[in-house]
Amino acid sequence: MPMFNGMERIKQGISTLRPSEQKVANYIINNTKAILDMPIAQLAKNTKTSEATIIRMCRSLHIKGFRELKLSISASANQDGITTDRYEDIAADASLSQIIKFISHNNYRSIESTLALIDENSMEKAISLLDQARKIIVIGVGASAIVAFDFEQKCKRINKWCEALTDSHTQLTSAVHLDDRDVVLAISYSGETIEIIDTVKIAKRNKASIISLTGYSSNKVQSLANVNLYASPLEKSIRSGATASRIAQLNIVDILFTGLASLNFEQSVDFLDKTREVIQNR
Amino acid sequence: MPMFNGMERIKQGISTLRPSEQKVANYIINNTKAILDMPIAQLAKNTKTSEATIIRMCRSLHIKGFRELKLSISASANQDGITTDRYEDIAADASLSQIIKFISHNNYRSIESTLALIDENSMEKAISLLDQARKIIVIGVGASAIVAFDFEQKCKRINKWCEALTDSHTQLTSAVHLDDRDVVLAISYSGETIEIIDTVKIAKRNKASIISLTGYSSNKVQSLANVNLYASPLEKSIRSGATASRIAQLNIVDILFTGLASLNFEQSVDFLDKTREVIQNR
DNA sequence: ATCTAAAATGTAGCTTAACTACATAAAAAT
DNA sequence: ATTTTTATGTAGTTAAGCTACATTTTAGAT
Repeated sequence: MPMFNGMERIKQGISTLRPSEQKVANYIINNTKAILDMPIAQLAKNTKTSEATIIRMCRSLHIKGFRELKLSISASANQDGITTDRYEDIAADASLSQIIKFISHNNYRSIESTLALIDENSMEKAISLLDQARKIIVIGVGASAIVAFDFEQKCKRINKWCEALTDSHTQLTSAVHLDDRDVVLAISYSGETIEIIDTVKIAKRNKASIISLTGYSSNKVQSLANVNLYASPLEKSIRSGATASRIAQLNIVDILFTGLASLNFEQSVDFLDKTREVIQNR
Repeated sequence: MPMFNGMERIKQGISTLRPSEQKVANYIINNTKAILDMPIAQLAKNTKTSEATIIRMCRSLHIKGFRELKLSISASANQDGITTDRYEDIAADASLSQIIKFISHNNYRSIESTLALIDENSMEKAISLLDQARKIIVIGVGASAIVAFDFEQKCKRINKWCEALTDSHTQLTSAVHLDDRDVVLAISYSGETIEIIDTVKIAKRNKASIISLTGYSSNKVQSLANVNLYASPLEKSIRSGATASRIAQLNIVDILFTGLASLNFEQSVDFLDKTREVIQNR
């Protein structure tokens, strides 16, 4: 199944592409409709690159090939508007109401644009892995640690064995005890966090399944995983320090959890009601 | 240039098609998404017709060929994104794509509706309190603990003394040492969390300032605080267990932080750049 | 019923487009 | 300066879409 927001993917991913791939991406952005009935050879010629480069660009954007790229572009070609406006970084003299709008908009956009990156097949596979898992290890550091804790908390509510590990030593030592019945959910915005990579490698060696949740780019963690999930960066604001990616990651985690819970709907509802009762008014 | 309403064309034109072409058209109507990555040979097989028939069907619908048919179907297959219609709680038999939409919509709405609850004066006052604070204590348990940690992390990046305390003992013992130069940020969705109330009472006795971040209701924590902030509940889904309130709270925390940082813009930017550098590629 | 003409459908082979594997060139790291 | 890694291109393979023609089916006329 192809994905449905090709242009969104291109715009989001363009900065992570190789130079010549970027040439292609820019050409597509500027000639969106023309692409649709252009053979790959022609596009290669027009962008002074090669067919192979175009295919590689597709892969970098996590799209199977040129055919699928076209389909996904076609799907987004007539529903533009929402996604085109880009917010600049916050100004030095921003008023409070500007800040409120800016931050809220950013957070809200990060959910919206993450939606475009969701591949239902991967999501399905991830949920099924989690469901079958004896034990789930969630690893993340820094901002991602928060997301890891969140998932752990949720799992506890439905009586699923899940441990959030947020410092590198604990991660490593726990990874040693994993086996093929276990699943690792590796959360890293950059996908290049050394601690996470090391832990994932060990887990992999022990035959545990790996689910990655990273930014939308080709990255190390993603390449090591069995299933890849992405949360939109939109991390425009170096200055704000407000990590919108974290909101997007939480959104994904919510989906994973809800999907997981719905596989055993009756029991989950029961568990959730019980746990809710216990923490009532707290 | 392909057209953008493939399904529409098929539905409108189906009655004028030859019998075997109609078989194909019906199949497409019933398996729209599957068509997109199905080769023409497979479709011919599935419909017990031939490749030539499919091509002829395309021509009958005034579409150049099978390639273009797919593009036009793709363009019309995805007319639904995050829609505005109200979502009820999630059903037992919800499909994955329903779950994805439901959760994303919920999270995104929680930001939107929290925006309506923001009182700029209170926000201004809260930011100013935080700015003047010698030390900030952030308290929360359960889902709110995550928000507390998030704020702590952010403060560390701009070198602001801030401690997130998420278990009741630590909260109580730390509250004892507060004085009038300190600020407590109390996060509780219900506003009735006993541990939080107790801690806030002690902090108040010690003349620390209290900022509450609770659901939008009259509640104990709020009544004890100097400044009240609210995060929209929208906790429609007892069952989902997905706490949208948490996203709304994070949004408020982002605003607080950005407001705080912008009061000392130059220095904050400098600090943020430095801390960002240090954690580069992690 | 039988034959003929027209319409509908299928088969097989051709053409073109997409993709793969390998080779070369450029850039980084040692 | 040398090796290793990364980026890009070339040429050949595979597979998909399409065309031309053959066959079958249908309908109307005798």
